Formats: sequence, structure tokens, C-alpha cells
Amino acid sequence: MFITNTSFVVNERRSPLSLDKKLLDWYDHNARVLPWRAAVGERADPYRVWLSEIMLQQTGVKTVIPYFEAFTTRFPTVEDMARAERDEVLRLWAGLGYYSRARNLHACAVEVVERHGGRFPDTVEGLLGMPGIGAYTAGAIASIAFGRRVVAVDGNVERVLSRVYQVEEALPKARPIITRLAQDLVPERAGDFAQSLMDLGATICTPKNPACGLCPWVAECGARKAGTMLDYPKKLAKKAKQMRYGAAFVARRADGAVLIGTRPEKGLLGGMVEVPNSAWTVEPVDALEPPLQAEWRHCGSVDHVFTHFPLRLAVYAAEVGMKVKAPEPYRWSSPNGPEGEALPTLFRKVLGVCKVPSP
DNA sequence: CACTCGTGGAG
DNA sequence: TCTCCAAGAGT
Repeated sequence: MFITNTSFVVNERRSPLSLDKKLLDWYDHNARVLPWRAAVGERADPYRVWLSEIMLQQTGVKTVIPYFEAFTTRFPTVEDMARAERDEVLRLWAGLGYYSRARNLHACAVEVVERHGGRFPDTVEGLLGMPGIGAYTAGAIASIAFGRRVVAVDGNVERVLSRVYQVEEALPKARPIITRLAQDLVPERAGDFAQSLMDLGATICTPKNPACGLCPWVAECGARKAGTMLDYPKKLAKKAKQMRYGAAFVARRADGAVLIGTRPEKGLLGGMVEVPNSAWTVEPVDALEPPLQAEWRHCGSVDHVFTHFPLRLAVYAAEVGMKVKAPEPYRWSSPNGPEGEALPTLFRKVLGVCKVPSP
């Protein structure tokens, strides 16, 4: 019953229905209706499956939906996205986070059009290694859009299967074990199976307060039997995150234009728009180095949390004359401000704390 | 393997 | 307030 790194014992089957059959029966009655899913009996559009899977990486369904609608409205097909400037993709993506996904998204669209005739590869091997497509996403697209009998192991699958089989190995070492357990379950309806596992993990077998009473696998779940659902999946302890400090400078002209720049291609918020700001250091810095001479006033601070560290930015603002040239490497935004730019949430917060009081 | 890479919502 | 974390990928 317990699954460890050295021993495998598959659950004995007391019930007349196999696990996959029970899950698909449940899915047929409880599948969530989502914009990227095909209507019953129809084949899902690979482009929409791909787009949704990239957006859903480490991101909740509720957050993704409005972005998905905006993208599919602006780019109905992969050709439309491939033809667009990358910067437009970044602007549409602004606020969604993990911006390398947006850079890879456009690169992948270009690759599909220029090297694959506008069609996505229909196998895991063909999909793997395209920009932004890893093991999970390749499996998801291959099974959901192309009906390949392969697995897509994500956080939901890790949680569900580690509970059912009481996988004692901690993540990430448990991943290959879980992948094998999942592969052994994949039925003919591989795409529905993948999505049913995700729906189960998202709505029933949740991290906290799992609704075991509604679960189609309640009878064969080892953790449920032992009452230890919350102990799975086992995870390695994460290291503590250290606060970093910095300063940001909002230079505003009378017409509303704000001094902005573009961040380096790679790294944090790569390729996105920023306002001038200092280095972010563990020790607060008090020597200010504003981008230009002006009467800078401290107008508040912004707290923001990245995945691997929290950040506190002291925000300074100044009004500058219409004839002031933008110092290198910065530029002036449009008179309405940088709202239309590829501005990540951090810098939207910065602009928010020093808005000009309206008359 | 271990680290980087966003954001907002839930408890 | 604080912790966790959501359909991971790249290096």
C-alpha cells in the first residue's frame, strides 16, 4: 500500500470499476467549463491548448481567464501571434508574471509558423524543447489536443497520486515515481484523463480541506484511509527568503509623461518596462542616485513579494520641465503615462503611491 | 540538484 | 500578518 523509493505495491482492486474508469465517469458529470476546452465530442484546438497551458504554469485558472480572452481576441491563430511584435505580446502579458513565459510564447509561435508550417508538433518528442514547453506542457498538449496516450504530471497530479498511493518520497525526487504511477493509469481517453486529474486536484483533492466525501477515489485512497491527506505530497523544506531594499524614481512632466526604461533581456522582469530605480540590496541604501537633477520628494514606499525574495522600494517623485531631455538609457512615456506599456505589477504599484492629486 | 523567475488569493 | 501556493521551465 505504501509507495517508497524502493518498493511498489499497487492498490488491490476491490471495486468493480478501475481507477481510470471511476475518474472519467466523475469527469463526465463534473468537468469544469473553461474557455480553452473543446465542446463535448469536439477536438480541442492545439493553439488554444498550448496558449492556456503556458498561461496556467504556476498560475491559477481565475487569473488566467481574462488574459486568455485578451490573447485569443488579439491573436485568433498562432500565425497572428507570430506576425506580431514581441513587445505587443509582452504588453498583453503584463501583470501575469513569469515574463520568460511571454518571451518564449512569442518565440514558440514564430517557430511553429516558420519551421512547422503553422502546425504544432503532435508528439511529446516534437513538442519537447520548443521554447517554454517542458515535460508537463508537452504531455498536456500531446494528450489533450492530439489524443496521445501520455501523461502530464503537474502539481495536481503530484498531490492526488501521492495521496492515493501514499508516496513517502519527498518532491522533487518523488516525481519519477509519480510519473510511473500516472502512466500506468492512462486510459484511451488520455486527454480527458489528464484534465480530469487536474479538475480533481483543483476542486476536490485540494491542498487544504480536501473534499474526500465527493471524491471518486475515496474508497481506494491510502491517505484518506489513514487520515493523513494533508501530509502529502511530502516536500523538502524551503529556504528562508531575505528582504531586499531599493529606491524608485518617478519623474513626471506637466503633460503626464513619465521617465521609463526597458529592463535587460534576461533575468527578473526581463524585457519589461520600468521606472528608474536603484540596485536592490539586502542592506538598505541611503545614498540616492536619481536619474536626473530635480527636487525629489519621498512620497511613500512599495512592498512587493517575488518568488524568492520580498522587496521594499522607497518611492521618490519629482516634477520636471517639458524641455528636459530623457537621460540615457531612459525615455519619456506617452503623455498619458506608461499605462499602455509592458509595465509589470511592481512598477504599477510604484506609480500608484505617487499619483498627482487631482484638482 | 538547486536556484531563478511574478502575482494574487486563501486560510 | 504570515504562510502557502497555482496546469513549470530554464539554467
